[in-house]
Amino acid sequence: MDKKQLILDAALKLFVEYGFHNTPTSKIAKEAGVANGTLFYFYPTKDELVKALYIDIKSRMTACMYENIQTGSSLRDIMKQYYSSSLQWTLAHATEFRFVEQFNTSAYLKQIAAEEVKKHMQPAMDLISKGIKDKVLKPMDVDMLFTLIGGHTFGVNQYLVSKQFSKAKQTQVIEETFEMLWGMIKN
Amino acid sequence: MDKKQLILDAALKLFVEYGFHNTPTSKIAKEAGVANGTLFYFYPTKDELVKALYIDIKSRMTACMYENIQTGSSLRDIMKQYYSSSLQWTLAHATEFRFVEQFNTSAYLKQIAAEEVKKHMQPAMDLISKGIKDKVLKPMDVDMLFTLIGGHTFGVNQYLVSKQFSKAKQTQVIEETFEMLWGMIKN
DNA sequence: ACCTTTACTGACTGTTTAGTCAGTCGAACC
DNA sequence: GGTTCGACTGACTAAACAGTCAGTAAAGGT
Repeated sequence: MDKKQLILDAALKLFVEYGFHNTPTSKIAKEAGVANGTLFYFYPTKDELVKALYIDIKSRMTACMYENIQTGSSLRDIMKQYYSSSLQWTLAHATEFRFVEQFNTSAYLKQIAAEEVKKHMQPAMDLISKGIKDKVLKPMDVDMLFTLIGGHTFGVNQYLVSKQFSKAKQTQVIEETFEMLWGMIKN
Repeated sequence: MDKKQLILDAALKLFVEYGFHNTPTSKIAKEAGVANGTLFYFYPTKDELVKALYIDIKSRMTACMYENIQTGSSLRDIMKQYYSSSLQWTLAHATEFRFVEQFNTSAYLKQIAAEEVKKHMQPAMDLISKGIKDKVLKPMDVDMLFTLIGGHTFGVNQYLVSKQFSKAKQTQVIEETFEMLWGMIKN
């Protein structure tokens, strides 16, 4: 067993359940089944652990999403694939999602280079830029379209997480809401 | 000076800057210009303080929003007023908004009765229900429409906060995005 | 004049917690 | 068979922190 990963897993579980504070490093170590010192052997401070967990989750999410994208389709279809797979990912990784959510609103975010955050959004930004330039999407500020799409996705995600739908119903909701979104942003 | 309020003000400022943890009660008291014990005289625990702050902000927000709503208009106009005044409020109270955001994703929320949270959403929910029943809005699950609208508003808000627009430009963005939202949800 | 209550103080304490460190253990290289 | 090295341990400590408490001071009642 990779103890480094076991610590991340335990931290994720406990952070989501109790929050960053209220989760002593000692409990994380115990949950992971390693000694207290081992945690600090791999992650010099608690903050470093939190940041490492964030980066780990983000990159696993990105990797997983890109697997499912087949380029060469129309912009509409590529966007739909992005939309769908990001929602599918959060549904399959609810705990991870809740951690990222908590992380984003905390003061930790400032400590991560803005670069690290941007890296994950860049492809989506490029896609939107292209859509506007090709007049497939409404002519507006790229950032604004991006946040509009982001907000929509965020809302639908919260909805799906709060309800306990079957796989089929989930897919249906995703289809339906994408049509609504597309109707709003297409030129 | 009302020391009870001074403590809330100080707590708000420090919580947003450093987060709940990393903000010792001693610093809050110092910032508020009161003795350490005074804080615990008014708020028996730190958790109680956090909850009191949340309720204080929420009710001030609700009060402020309802002032600006004139009933009797069409459903579309009422929704636009809600939309506009909630965005205006968060723009004018960025710190408060960031606190609420942080609070919502933390474990504290669970401690507040779900009732307290619902109380503030109820009027908006009712409005949407009515809109669906009257066939002014698309026939879909109320909760889903609600989260769609919420997500949209959340996104636009983030956009407005991140940019430093003039009052006029802000109003223009609000108008524009409402039209997009309305186009998406109207029947 | 005396009592009661309420707002407020700040020094103090018990506990919790992040982080340390001296040392164990097995593997791998010489 | 000895030496080095990286992974790992867990008892320990210094600091920080939430919450206490004995007491003050002023207002208001009787």
